Amino acid sequence: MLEIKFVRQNLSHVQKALQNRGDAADLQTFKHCESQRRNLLKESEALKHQRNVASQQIAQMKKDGQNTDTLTTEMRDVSGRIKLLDSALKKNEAEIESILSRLPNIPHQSTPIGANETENPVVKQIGQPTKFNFDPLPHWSVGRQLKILDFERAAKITGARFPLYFGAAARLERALINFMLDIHIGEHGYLEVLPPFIVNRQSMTGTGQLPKFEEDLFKLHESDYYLIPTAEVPVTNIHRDEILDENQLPIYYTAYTPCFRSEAGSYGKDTKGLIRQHQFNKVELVKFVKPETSYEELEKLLANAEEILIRLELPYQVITLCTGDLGFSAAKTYDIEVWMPSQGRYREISSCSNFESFQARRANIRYKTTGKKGTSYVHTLNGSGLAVGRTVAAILENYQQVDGTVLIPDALQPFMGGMQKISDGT
RNA sequence: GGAGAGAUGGCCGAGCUGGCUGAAGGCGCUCGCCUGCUAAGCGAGUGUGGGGGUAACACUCCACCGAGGGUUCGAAUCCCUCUCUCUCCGCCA
Repeated sequence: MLEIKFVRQNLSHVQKALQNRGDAADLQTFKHCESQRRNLLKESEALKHQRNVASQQIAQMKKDGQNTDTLTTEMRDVSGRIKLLDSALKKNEAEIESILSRLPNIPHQSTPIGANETENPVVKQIGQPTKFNFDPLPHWSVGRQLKILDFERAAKITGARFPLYFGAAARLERALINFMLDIHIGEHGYLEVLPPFIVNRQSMTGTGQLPKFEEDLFKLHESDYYLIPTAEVPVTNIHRDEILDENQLPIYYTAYTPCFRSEAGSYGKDTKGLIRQHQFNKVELVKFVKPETSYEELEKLLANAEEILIRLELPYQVITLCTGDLGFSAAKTYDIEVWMPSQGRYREISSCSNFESFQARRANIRYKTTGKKGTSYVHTLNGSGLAVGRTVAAILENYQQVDGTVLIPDALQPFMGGMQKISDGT
């Protein structure tokens, strides 16, 4: 959420920034509501002051044994008017809140201006696309032949877009989770967190999924609970409504969680395989930092996520999302894309973003500097480190052999009980 | 699921027979004094959000004692609803 004062004082700047995103915001309504709010507030507060003074007076008069009927009657009217003004104010503030909570973040100056995903510049490419002396199969075929992935039965159990792993694939998924977490906690300084996988509405609002993106979420029947679409939600909300101490920062958390997404509107896209599922596993990285360090921290976060791909020896590239492709809450985002041989192109496997104070304002996460008056909002960042299902897909594709077996990356073998190759379903 | 207790400032903890209580007292923290060192001691200060005001301070007003509503001239204090926590019983991975 953008700050009300900031929007008021920088109306045209905000308008322009949102246009770059392709978001036509109705800031005229905001402007009108906002000035109305201040008028109502002024009037109501003046009356409350009057009432406070009179109440003191009544107390004193009663003590002195005087009759207070006149003043009491007068104040009854004043209270009535306050009630009316306050209810108008409440309606007014709800409208402002509704407008503000639907405004996306303002892109950082280093975010390239562009219309859509075709205009995302490539920052770097690491490794060469894997070479094969045969036609590489898509990972779902590799998985089916090895009897380690079974999408048909998953569809029977639940429905389309759910995964069912057996044997070496199940173990590979679990090994990757441990591999990623161990690196992040052991080498990158993150604290491991195992959060709830179901959160309430407030948490979803805090990180920006609500109110605008309700249709992307799974909501639990007749409750205020939602399945998390990413660990970002529960982990960022750990510090909701808290005032942190300056010397607690920066805070680094990493969490493994399953993620649940309705994928509304993506029918027909990536219908096969592990790329786009309603349920997938992810190891997430989340940071709470001081504003002046947040862009430096974004680069480090990106490097932490890249490290996983480097160790797995998977070819990848990094792109910067342009304004037209940037997510709602982010000011700047890097996507890491891994090489998928069967598709002959790079596919997203991680998304690393700086939200600046956008989420912190929504979730009310502040910090206090010792010796300084007041509080400031922290900057929050997060990134996948990495999406596990897509990593499995990438390994199955990039490490497949002509005989249908799949080699296991060296770095991962210790996490697979020393297994070097997947050659059957066990 | 049944019965009961509770939710107050960074923390602990009074107030809860309505009115000088934004909130006693303590701890912590900050600054100053004192002091061979450390500790102790002494003094002052120390919440958040919003409106007005200012170049910026100052200053001033309003709100906030789990959340929302009600009663009242006036509510941390009385009433209702909700949320959460704790204790006991039952059930259970």
